[in-house]
Amino acid sequence: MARKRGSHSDITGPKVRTAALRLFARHGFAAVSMRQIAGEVGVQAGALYLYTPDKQTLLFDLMKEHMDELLSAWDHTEKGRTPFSQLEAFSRFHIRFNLERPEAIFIAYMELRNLSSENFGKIEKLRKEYEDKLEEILCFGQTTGDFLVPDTKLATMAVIAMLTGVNTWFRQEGRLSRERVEEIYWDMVRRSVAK
Amino acid sequence: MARKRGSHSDITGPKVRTAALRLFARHGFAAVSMRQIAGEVGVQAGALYLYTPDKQTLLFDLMKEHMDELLSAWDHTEKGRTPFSQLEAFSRFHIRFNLERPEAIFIAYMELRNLSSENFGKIEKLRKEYEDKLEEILCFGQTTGDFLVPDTKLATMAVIAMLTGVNTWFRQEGRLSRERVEEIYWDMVRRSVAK
DNA sequence: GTTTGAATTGAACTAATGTTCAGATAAAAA
DNA sequence: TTTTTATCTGAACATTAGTTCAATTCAAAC
Repeated sequence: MARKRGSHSDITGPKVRTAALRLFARHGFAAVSMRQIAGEVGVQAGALYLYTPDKQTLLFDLMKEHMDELLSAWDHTEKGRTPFSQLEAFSRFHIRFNLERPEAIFIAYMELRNLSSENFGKIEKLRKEYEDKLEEILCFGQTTGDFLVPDTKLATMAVIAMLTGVNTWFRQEGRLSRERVEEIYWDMVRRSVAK
Repeated sequence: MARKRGSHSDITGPKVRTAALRLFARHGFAAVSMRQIAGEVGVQAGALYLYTPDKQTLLFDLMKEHMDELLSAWDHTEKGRTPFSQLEAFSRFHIRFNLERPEAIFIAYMELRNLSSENFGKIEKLRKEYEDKLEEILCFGQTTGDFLVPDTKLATMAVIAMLTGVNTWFRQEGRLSRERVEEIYWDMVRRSVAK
């Protein structure tokens, strides 16, 4: 039957995911109990099972949703036509997207081993898909002669690791604005691959 | 009383740490039970408490030992006199050291939140100490005019993140040798900070 | 062979875990 | 108002957790 306006499940479902995201990011998947999540939502533990078949699926859904959002957001980003403009777009996009959702990023990187191997495979496929977007840009620059990259796969991993690292230290109230950080990182990325 | 030759504690102690390291790296600290560790060692769970006061201290000891080893190994590394030779030494050292002990590295990055805040502080201090080694090199190159680094703190984090990322994808039997990976990464690091 | 003392067992304890479900509640439909 | 249906509670279940400790084993010292 279709959802009714104002029904509780319209509210509680998202609440569960938000609470789980927060707690998993803060304490780790294995260290968070269903009762803690329920407490955060303002409900008893049993009620969570109206919204997820089990704890692990709850984790998977959070990751899946995150990866889908990532790929979709990149698809809708203006990239320009040259290797340089595309690499700049990617660098800025990655930093911005990650800084906007630190909890989801944290989980996506740290809780992979808590997925069943089936679910792990699904997430890894999406991650690979995202990495391929960057690799394509590097290959593009290599063919135009703008970039000098001895190994595009390796350079892809290096650049993504560098950009992802921002989340480990950036603080909103810190010394540098997000815009400035984007600027400097883009400069380092460019120099590391430009001819 | 002094340790007797051949006494069990000479053997079991290290075994406990090795088993804990392996299991924590594979399944995560919170997901590993004392009984699992004991099983791996070939002993009952109670016996572990001859070698650690509790589970969390066991984790901390692993991390502490790792960080001490890291700093000591860097101190004993030949670095040369120029900014370039020192940065190359650091890049190669970091990759090599990390690839030699993937489990300890994994734990050192992933299980920080399972430490008490007191223990967390101690580990963070050591990590900062290590990062400072790299930052000093970048500052050195900046003053000699060899490097062009708009913000040394930020560049430090960027370079370390990039180098540490190797552990996430490198495989012994893979396409590239460790030597070749060192080569390429050092090249990217150099270009990202050289004038 | 006997004593000594460390190493280890195995059972026990309390607390907490993920999950289930019969029953209560409350809101929408009739 | 009555019926229906989604939502939620609260207790229960079977496991498992970290940790303790009296009792035992066992190897070295005498």
